[in-house]
Amino acid sequence: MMNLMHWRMVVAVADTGNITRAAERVGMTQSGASQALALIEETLGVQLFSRENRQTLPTAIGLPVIEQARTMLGALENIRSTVDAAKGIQRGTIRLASFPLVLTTFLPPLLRQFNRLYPGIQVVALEVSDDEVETLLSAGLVDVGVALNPAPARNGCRLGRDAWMAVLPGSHPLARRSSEEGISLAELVEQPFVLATGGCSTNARSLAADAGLQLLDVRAEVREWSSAFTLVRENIGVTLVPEMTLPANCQGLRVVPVTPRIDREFALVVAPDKEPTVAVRALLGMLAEHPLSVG
Amino acid sequence: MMNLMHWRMVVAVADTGNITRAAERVGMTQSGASQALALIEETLGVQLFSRENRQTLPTAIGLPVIEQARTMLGALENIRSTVDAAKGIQRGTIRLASFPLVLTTFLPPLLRQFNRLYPGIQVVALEVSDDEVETLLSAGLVDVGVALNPAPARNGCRLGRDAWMAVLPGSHPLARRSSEEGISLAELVEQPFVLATGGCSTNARSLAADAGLQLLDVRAEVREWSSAFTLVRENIGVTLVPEMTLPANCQGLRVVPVTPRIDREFALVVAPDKEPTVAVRALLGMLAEHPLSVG
DNA sequence: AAACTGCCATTAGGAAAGCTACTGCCATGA
DNA sequence: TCATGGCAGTAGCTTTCCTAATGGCAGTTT
Repeated sequence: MMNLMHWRMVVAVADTGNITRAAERVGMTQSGASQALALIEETLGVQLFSRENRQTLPTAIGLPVIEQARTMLGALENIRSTVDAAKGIQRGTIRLASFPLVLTTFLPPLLRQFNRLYPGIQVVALEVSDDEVETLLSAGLVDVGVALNPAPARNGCRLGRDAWMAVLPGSHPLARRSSEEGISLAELVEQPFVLATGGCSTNARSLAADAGLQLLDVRAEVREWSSAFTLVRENIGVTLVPEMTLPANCQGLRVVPVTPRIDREFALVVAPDKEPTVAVRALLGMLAEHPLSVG
Repeated sequence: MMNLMHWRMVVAVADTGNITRAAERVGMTQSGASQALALIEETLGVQLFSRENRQTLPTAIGLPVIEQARTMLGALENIRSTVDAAKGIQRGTIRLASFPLVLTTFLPPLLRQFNRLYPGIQVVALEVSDDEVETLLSAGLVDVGVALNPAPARNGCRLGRDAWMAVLPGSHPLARRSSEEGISLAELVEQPFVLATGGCSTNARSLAADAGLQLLDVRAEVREWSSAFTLVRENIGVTLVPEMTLPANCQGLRVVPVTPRIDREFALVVAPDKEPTVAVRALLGMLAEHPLSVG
């Protein structure tokens, strides 16, 4: 009953109408075949075949049983073929370039899930600054990279987004602004400013430049976002940071969105002119099916 | 791979996400479960589950495989239930009443086929004269009987038909009649006649009476059809017999259909007021699905 | 830290399943 | 009557496979 080989026998007998020939079809002795059949019939408590003089033909009960046996064996065949087809993505390596923030926020759950689904594929993550990603991609030094605001037609898959937020000391006059109102970039650049870059080329200064403005009163320029928050708390000035960098504890800080809203869109992208490997396709496919809940 | 118990393990692990619990669900040791899983994965050459810290979750390849495993087990379940449902018609007895001609022509292939499909059901055939069938049926002494020209609404299943044929010596004047023209009953009853009954109450004499005629010149009256043919060959007279009784060798005889054609319709019928048993339903069902090629 | 817990892999040993080789039986056909 | 084709039954052996016991690993609790 629990041995698929026996069911293969059942089907073979149904096909050939002959236990002996069925036996050699599945590579067994006639004796073994006879026993297998008898065992199944005994376990079911039902006669599946009637042994005629020259032929062994299915009984009325045998007919539907044989059909089900066929589906069982068919499913096994399906397993074999899907596995054979999928063996290509069993092993492999993906080199991934990302800048720090995304590497520590979006990527961990993603890579964890990916590693669960494709345990044989190793993902090597490179931490680089955001403007290096494209260089590494086109040089073929990495297979996939995290891009900021990629072209819509770009080959890849969306990771998530976050918005730039103004961070002010609680006592700052602009701190009364509601989240709905927001603070415009033009207002912000006039304030005493703590410039934080997070090591990214896209930062408050470049955003201002994009809008045709400039920071008028930079009181400090730091690399670590966390340093900026401390300085803002100390009333050195205001700052402008991506939402995701905000600390869990915003005590003493007022966070107001910039208006009009300025978003950063993250995506996993591949080199534009290269065919991605099976492994990379698996990664992008997984991301497309199960978008991250973050962002 | 060929052990369904192992596939049950695979599904159980997929369901519980835990080898240990899966093991106890299918009634095994954790060790056995682990080995079974490992064996399948090794045989397929593919990892189906990734052993996380707390959970054992399917890989990307594992997911479709598990689905197929489910259909395998589902098919096995179907086998179990169809067999359970069909066990009622495994054993049983059918008492069948038939008159000789049908018993030796229509019934043998039918019963042979039935015995192949339902080896456990014993068919006891009673040979009786045609007018006894209904008596036995309503007395409950038989389960099913062969009826001649049954009412259309009668519960049962058609067996076949044959036509009454005039049989003449080759030298007889009417022997020139083509098969298309035929011979009318009125013409026939005027000839010197060999009356054959085959033990049936429906015979040439009763047919003539039904048509408001009578046999005018009966030269012999025999029970066996074969006797009648011999007498016709000897030029004693003509006769009227069912088509099916004709011998294989019609040398010296001319066989012409009666016009208008008179048919006998055979059917397997059950007692009108009783619910047929499962076994009888099986017999009628088989007959309905595979009508006999005869007639 | 250290002990604990939940979960899995591994090993050895033994029981049972299952296959093979062989024999015998039965029906059919030459 | 013998030869043939087809199946069932038996003994014995191989292989599979399950259990029991042990150890390792990663969190968790004390």
